[in-house]
Amino acid sequence: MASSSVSWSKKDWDKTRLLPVSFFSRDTLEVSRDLLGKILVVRSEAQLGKDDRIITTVARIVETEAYQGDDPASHSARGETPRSSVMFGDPGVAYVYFIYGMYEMLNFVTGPKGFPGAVLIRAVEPLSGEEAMFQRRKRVRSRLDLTRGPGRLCQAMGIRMDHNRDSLQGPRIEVRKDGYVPASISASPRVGIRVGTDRFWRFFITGHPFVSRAPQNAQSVVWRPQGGC
DNA sequence: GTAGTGATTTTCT
DNA sequence: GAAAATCACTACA
Repeated sequence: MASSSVSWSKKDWDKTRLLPVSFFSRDTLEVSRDLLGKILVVRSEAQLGKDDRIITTVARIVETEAYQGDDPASHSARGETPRSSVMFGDPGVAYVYFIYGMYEMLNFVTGPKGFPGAVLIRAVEPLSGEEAMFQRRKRVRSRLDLTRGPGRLCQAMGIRMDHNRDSLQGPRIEVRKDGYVPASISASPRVGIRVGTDRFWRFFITGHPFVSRAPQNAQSVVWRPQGGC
């Protein structure tokens, strides 16, 4: 089963490599699955009182959802609008939007330019910068509650509307890979939507403790990576 | 452990 | 004006 034990050091960082734009310019569903196990790096102001130093947080992606094209649950379903236009543009950039009056959501734009697609990052496991995550998340006591959920991980890593349209090649946001490949990946309907629930476009590392909710539908295991990605 | 509800603002109809 | 790719808090079992 997936492990949550973590020891992260400079040595581990040196083993990582930046994912190129070509990783994101592929089919949205493939990118969504291939992002599981990859590493998210965010450099953002501490946002702790008067402390505005830039802090780097690092986390491993364990849960994603795909949104694309005329899928009714996607922001692209009703055509290009000021908010959704970033989905129609270049792949390999961040799409950050604000919802419920409180929460930011982090997405990666995917697919060829002109085709609207994005992957929502729903949950990550902290690898580095955990102290800052606890401070940003204030009331949270449990490590699991730091980054289990799309709103939570944005709070923990300091992601705000300001990051919308940022390149995923850095300097503020990077997606990197190390040798890690999930042992097993599951799929289920997406969370928190009223339409498009027939599509199993939510992907997560099977059994990983940081996955945001227990999978409701049991028909889960659909895909096992061959490695190398 | 589960269920219900309020918070709060952007976006689009 | 209503809904929204959510979360934290409260009540209760």
